[in-house]
Amino acid sequence: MPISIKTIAAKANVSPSTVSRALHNDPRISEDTRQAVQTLAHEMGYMPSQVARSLVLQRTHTLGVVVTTIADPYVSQVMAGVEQAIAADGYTLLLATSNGSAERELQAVESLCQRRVDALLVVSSRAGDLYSSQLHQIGRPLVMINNIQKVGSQGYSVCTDTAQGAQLATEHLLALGHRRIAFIGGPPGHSGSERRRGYLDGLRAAGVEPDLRWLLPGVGAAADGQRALPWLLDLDVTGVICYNDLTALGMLAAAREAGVEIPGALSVVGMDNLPYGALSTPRLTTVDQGMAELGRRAAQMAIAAIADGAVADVVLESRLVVRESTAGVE
Amino acid sequence: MPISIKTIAAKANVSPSTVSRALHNDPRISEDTRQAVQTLAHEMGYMPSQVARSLVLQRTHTLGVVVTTIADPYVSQVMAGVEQAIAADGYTLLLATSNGSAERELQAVESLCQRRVDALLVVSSRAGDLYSSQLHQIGRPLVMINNIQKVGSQGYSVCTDTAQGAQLATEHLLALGHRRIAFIGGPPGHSGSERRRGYLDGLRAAGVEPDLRWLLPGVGAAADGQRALPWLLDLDVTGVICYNDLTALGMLAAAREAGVEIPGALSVVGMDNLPYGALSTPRLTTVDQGMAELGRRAAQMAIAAIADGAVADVVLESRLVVRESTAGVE
DNA sequence: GAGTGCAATGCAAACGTTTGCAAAGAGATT
DNA sequence: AATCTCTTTGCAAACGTTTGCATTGCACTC
Repeated sequence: MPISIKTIAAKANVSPSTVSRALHNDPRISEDTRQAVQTLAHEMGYMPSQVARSLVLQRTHTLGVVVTTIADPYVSQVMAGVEQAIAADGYTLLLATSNGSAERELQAVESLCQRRVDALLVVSSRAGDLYSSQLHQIGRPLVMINNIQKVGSQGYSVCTDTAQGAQLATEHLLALGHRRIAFIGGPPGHSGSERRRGYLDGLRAAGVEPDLRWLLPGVGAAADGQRALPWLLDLDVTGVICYNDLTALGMLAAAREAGVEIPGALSVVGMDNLPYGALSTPRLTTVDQGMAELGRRAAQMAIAAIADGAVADVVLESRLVVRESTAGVE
Repeated sequence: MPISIKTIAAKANVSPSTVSRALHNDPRISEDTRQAVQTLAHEMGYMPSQVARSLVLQRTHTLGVVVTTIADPYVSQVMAGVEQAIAADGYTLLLATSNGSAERELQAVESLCQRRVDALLVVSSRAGDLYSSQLHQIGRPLVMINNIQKVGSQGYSVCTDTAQGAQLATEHLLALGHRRIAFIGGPPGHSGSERRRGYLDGLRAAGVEPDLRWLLPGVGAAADGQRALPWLLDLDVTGVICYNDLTALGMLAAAREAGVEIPGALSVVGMDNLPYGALSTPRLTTVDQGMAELGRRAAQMAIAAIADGAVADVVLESRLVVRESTAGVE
């Protein structure tokens, strides 16, 4: 039973409405009563109930965020960006996780909607087109982060041009003289196909016809990199582009254990630019996806959309970060 | 203007209360009307307002979590544990960040309280004893994660015994024959002093009198490890314990650049057991702090405390994880 | 045929706010 | 002295639920 506006009203011998107005510095309230009410509220340790406010104002000042899991470093980098952007505006985050399941993602969205978040952010959606049917029911701005499929009218999108990023990586290896370049893929239906496309485009643009065996499977885990290494050696490739940094780091670890010199025997480039890439051995060449920026822009878009509407989708450029895991072919 | 219980009531020619009961499968409602109401609600895409429910039930089914930043891998591991634990109970997380500032931490707590979270989790608090004054106003269970200072009556605590962890690390190095062992510290007022104590105790228990110069400063960043390396070489130590894995990874990277063999010339052990420690070169020997378990336990405690009360504080044991960055002294 | 019991439903208050409108006083103007 | 204006305050409805209690209707029972 926390103390309410009525308790204060009773103690101050005024009506609840007066208390409300006094606390909001409504000019219609006399200086005296305002002072009295405010000090009283402070003394009694009054904490306004945002849930009651939300009910009448029909605004919760809350952003709902759906992620696969916060343990994913990609996700937490994005979240950091979101946090930065909303800090000033007094919004708070309501977090829900899907564990990568489309079904649970939809549940999460529903749960957040019931809690009447002012807008929704979905990172790396697994449900994609399933939204089109639900979206009109959601009735609040939805910003997809790192999602390829375009969603209906109310869905906005901010993502990185990962195809371009993968192409950048490919061109980097090509420029170093590599011709036999493999690609380790990621989870299906994701930016994985985009990245693969960029890789293939990059190769073809340079007149290199890709060998289908160069396309290795993966789900974006470190183990994929470890598993892929023997194949790579068999295929006699000199460079490899990994779906993400985690896969690349796994490959680095496997290579060291197998005694494969990197970048001497094999050049590897990751994607994402996680903080740890700068600390690996050798330091990882990668493609920055601007995760924090992604989060920031998404949050800004959401807030803008809440305020009035009209916001435009964003596609960020990827940026090549050359470090030590790539070198010219001998 | 989302559709409400009243809209349905009007359409079904019943009162709002009947709709409410029908949706909750109240046995007093006839099978017919229940069916009618439920299908109608479904057709109209009804989404119950949790904010209205919260207001009358005085329960939000929400846990507030205060962290320094989600970008911190320690934090996100803990959060992952929290998420696991609450998934089943239908709780949702309200997230707030402090950026490591005590003032902003208190603000965050207040914000979450105004939003009437059912319980509060605070990870690696920077405000510590400042709570004692506020706690009675908070009026909801508070669980501190990874915090040393004990807070007042309503404050619970779950943490890892980091002193024991540091001692474990020290004993590990001693057992390998090391005698000159350095320690790189962490941010002040934190488990840093605990860890240092464990280190010192470990040394003294083995009859090794620590040299004060072996105590190097740091704030838990990778740069601290890099910066410390030259000092270490000057001091002629053969082993070093780092405040956390990040510092240790920084040291590994610096060592490679400086041509210092690890563990040949220097054994290094980290603390935390971040996922990346398993991928570093060499793979990092470290002390697991059970972050996910920490999060899980904290969430369970919070939920138990909401339900009735009586929960006991938890202190987890640290666990040594021996990998490749430590070796016997030659 | 009046009373009893039961099943199904509705009324209204409550949760803690905000806010349009009315009311009450106090001066100031005629 | 009556009216007007202005400042300060209060009333009451609204937001979308839940829930104790009252009401209704109906089939039984005596």
